[in-house]
Amino acid sequence: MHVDLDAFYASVEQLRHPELSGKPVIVGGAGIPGERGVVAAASYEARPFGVRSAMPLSRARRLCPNAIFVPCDFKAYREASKSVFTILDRYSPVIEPIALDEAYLDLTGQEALMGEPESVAVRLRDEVKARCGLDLSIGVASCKLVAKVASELRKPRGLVVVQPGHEAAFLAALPLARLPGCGPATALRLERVGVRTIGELAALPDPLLGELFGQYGRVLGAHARGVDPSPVLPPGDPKSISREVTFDHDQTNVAKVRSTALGLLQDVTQSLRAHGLSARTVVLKVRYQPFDTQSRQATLPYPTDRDDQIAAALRHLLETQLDGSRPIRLIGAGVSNLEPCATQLSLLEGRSSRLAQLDERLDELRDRYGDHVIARGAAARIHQKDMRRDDLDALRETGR
DNA sequence: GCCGGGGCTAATACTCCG
DNA sequence: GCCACGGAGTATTAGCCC
Repeated sequence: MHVDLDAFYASVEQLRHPELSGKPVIVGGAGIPGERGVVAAASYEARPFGVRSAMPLSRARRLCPNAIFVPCDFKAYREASKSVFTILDRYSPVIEPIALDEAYLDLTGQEALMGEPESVAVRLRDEVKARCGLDLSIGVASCKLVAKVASELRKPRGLVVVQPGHEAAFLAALPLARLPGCGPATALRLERVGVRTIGELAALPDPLLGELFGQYGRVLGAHARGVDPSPVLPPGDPKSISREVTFDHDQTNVAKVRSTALGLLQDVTQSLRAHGLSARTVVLKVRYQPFDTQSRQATLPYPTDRDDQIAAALRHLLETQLDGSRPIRLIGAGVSNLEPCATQLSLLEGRSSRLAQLDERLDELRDRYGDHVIARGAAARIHQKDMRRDDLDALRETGR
C-alpha cells in the first residue's frame, strides 16, 4: 500500500489557520516578498490556476496573484506527520517512510487479521481524516511501483486497488510521465523513439532498452510491465549528509561565502555524529550564474566524525575553488562515503580526544538550547533551512 | 525569465597500481 | 624496461524523487 497525504503542507496550514480553508494557499520559501524560492505545496484551490510544486514563487504569484502565500514551517509539518505515522504504525509492522507526507506499508499476509486490502485502505483513510483532519490518497497493488502509480491516479482522496495479474494492463494506457523514474529527460528520449505511453515502453525489447539507457533500461522496462521486486524497506543509515543555501543575492564576498559554508558544515557534522557515523569524503557545492553548478570533493586518509578534521578538508576545497571572480548563488557542504563510527586511534591521541570531547559538548549544547546557541568563530549560522531528512529521523526515533 | 533543499543511483572519466 | 590490460578507487555530473 502506498499512502500519500494530499497537498500536505498546504492542508496543515489550512487546518491551523481555519480562515485559509477553501482559499488558494501556496506554501514555499521563508515568506519574504520577492525572495527566491519555489512552491513546496499548493492547495487544491490554487491548482486550477496552474500552480504546481517546484515552480518558482515568482511564477506562482503571476499565475495566482490572489493566493495566500505562506512560508514553510517544518516544525508544524513534522508534528502533523508524526500523528499520521502513529496511525500508520497500527496498520502494518513494516513501513517505509519516503517523506513527511508519504509512505509504503507492507500488508503481505495480514488479510486474516486486517481484512481485505480495500477495506483496510478505507478504514485508514477515514481514521486519518477523523483524527488528524487530513486527506490522503492510497494505492494498493502487488508491488511498490504499481501501488505508487495507483495512489497518484485519483488524487485527492483517491483509492485505487490494482488486482494481482492486472499490473501491466493498468499501466499500459498511462502517459510516460506517470511512471516513477521517468522524468523529462527520459521521457524526451523515449518520445524520440516513438514511445508515448507506458504500454509502448513495456513492448520495447530489453536489448534496445539497454542500448538506450544502459543498466537502468532493463529496470525501466520491468517497471513499465508492472514488475518491481523491491521490498518495503524500513529506513537504514543515510549514505550522504549535506546542507546548502541559496543567497538572497548572488555573493561576491568570499569571506561570507566561506563562513556560510563552514556554518553549514557544522550542521552536517553534528548530524553525522548523531547517526553514529564517520565520513571519508567531504563535498563542496557551488552554484554560479546562470544556474551553473559545480561540486568538488576530497577523500580523507581515514574516516572521521571530527569537526576540525572535516572542516580542514572543506577549507582546502574552498581555497582552491573560490576566487571571488564569479558571483555565487548557492553554497553547500556535505559528507559521503559514510561508515559506522569506530573510535579513531590517532597518533595525536591526547589532542584528538580533547577535540572530540569539544565536538560532543557543542552537540549537547545545541541539542539542549537550540542550534543557534553556540558556533565556531569561523562559521556563520544559517537561519532558514530545510531539514526534511532530519525530520524523518526525528519521526523514526519517537514513533517507533 | 525563472529555477529550494536534501537525498539517491548511475554513467563516465581519470588515476594509480599490479 | 616497456606495454597492454583490467580492477579498484576517486572525482564529477546528470537525472530523478519529494
